[in-house]
Amino acid sequence: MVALVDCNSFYASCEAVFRPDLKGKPIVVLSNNDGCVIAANKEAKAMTHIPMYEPIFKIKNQLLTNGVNFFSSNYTLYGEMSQRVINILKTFSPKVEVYSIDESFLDLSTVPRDELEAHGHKIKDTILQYTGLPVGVGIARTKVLAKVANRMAKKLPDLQHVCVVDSEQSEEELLKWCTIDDVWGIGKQHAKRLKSINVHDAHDFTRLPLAWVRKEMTVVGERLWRELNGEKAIEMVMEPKKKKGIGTAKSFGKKLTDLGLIEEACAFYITEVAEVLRAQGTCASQLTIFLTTNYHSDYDKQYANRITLKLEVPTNSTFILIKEANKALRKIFKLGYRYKKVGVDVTGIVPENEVQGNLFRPNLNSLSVLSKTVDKLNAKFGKAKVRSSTLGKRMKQWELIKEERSPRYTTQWNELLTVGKCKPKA
DNA sequence: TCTGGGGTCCTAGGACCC
DNA sequence: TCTGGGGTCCTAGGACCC
Repeated sequence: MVALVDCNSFYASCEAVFRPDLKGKPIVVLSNNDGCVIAANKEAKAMTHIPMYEPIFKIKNQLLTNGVNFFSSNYTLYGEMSQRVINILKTFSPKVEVYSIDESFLDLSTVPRDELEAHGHKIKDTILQYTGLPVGVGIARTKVLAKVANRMAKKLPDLQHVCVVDSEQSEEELLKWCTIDDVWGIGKQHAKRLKSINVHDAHDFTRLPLAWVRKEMTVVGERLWRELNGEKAIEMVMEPKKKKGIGTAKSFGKKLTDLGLIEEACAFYITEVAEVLRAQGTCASQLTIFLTTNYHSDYDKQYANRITLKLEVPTNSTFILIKEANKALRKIFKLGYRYKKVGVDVTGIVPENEVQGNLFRPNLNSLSVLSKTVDKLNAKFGKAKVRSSTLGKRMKQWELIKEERSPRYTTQWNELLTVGKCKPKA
């Protein structure tokens, strides 16, 4: 049997942990740049219909009149809380697959059948006690079934957030309960298609001929079909895979027209990406830069372009990557537009120790020593304390807007929660 | 005025190899 | 008349996930 453990309204719940004064009150968390709503706790969902991913300016008044509390995204906090949950999960199963920041699969094949439910409750209660975060647990024969069971655990109050599906009969009930758009792996397009041929719930889907599913939904659909029919088709993945591409692209706090500022932002993102490359001991052989105006805007002239270049020798040096990025950026930058976003992506990722130099460009070890030293200094003294001069000092002119960010309670000494004073200010 | 960011996997088709 | 067969690698586009 497999369990899926999922934190409820994860980001909103993380904020609530450190603000006991907000217990029982509606909370929403906003995307980068405070652009739209990406998480809402059950109180916020209950009091008013909050469309997820709606731009906040359209619904701000509605939320304010309902007394909803806003937070900007605080990924430092969420990442660290996530790690705490994972550490606890690892005490409940030797095989844990971390699927996302707030979801993990657990292999429960060693737990006796009649103890599954108690085990599920133990997991839930322990996480709540140790971290303050509420979770739901779904347990079933396959990952996809566990995912559906988890959904049911959340939706049916009687289940107390733990749903075990361990008989043919309960599996059939589960499948009939789950509408087709709620199946993991079936998105908008497939759901529309399936409904048009009268497939409305997961049970209908399992009754389709496999050949049809394979033909129309590729091998991905086939795996889903098998898993929903109780056959294991998606393995647990314990080791986090090395990334195939690393990218970062963030909207500017305000529109930019000046190449210099865009270069700064770009260099900043390169710095982040290169740090990830070095942290996992890899180099990139290709670099993509893209630039775009605000495609939502009706007044602005629109322009978007991207360029990919091969690096002569794969590298993870911030300095080389910035130099190349600037060359690339100059090729696609055009004067006269109000730019919204610049992004960088590195691909063709190879292990650092397999990089081959060539006759004219030997592998530049000295630069990698320099980069690693910079990493160490920044780890100690703070992000971007030592940096390429390209980054300049004008961050304020392009950096993300995060007006409502909560303190980084768990990672910064000067932002620790003060007991007895429940409203710390960042 | 204001609309997120970071990923994965699969397939088809083209270019190329022996 | 009749023009092979078995591969790899790369890219773009589609669909999906949190």
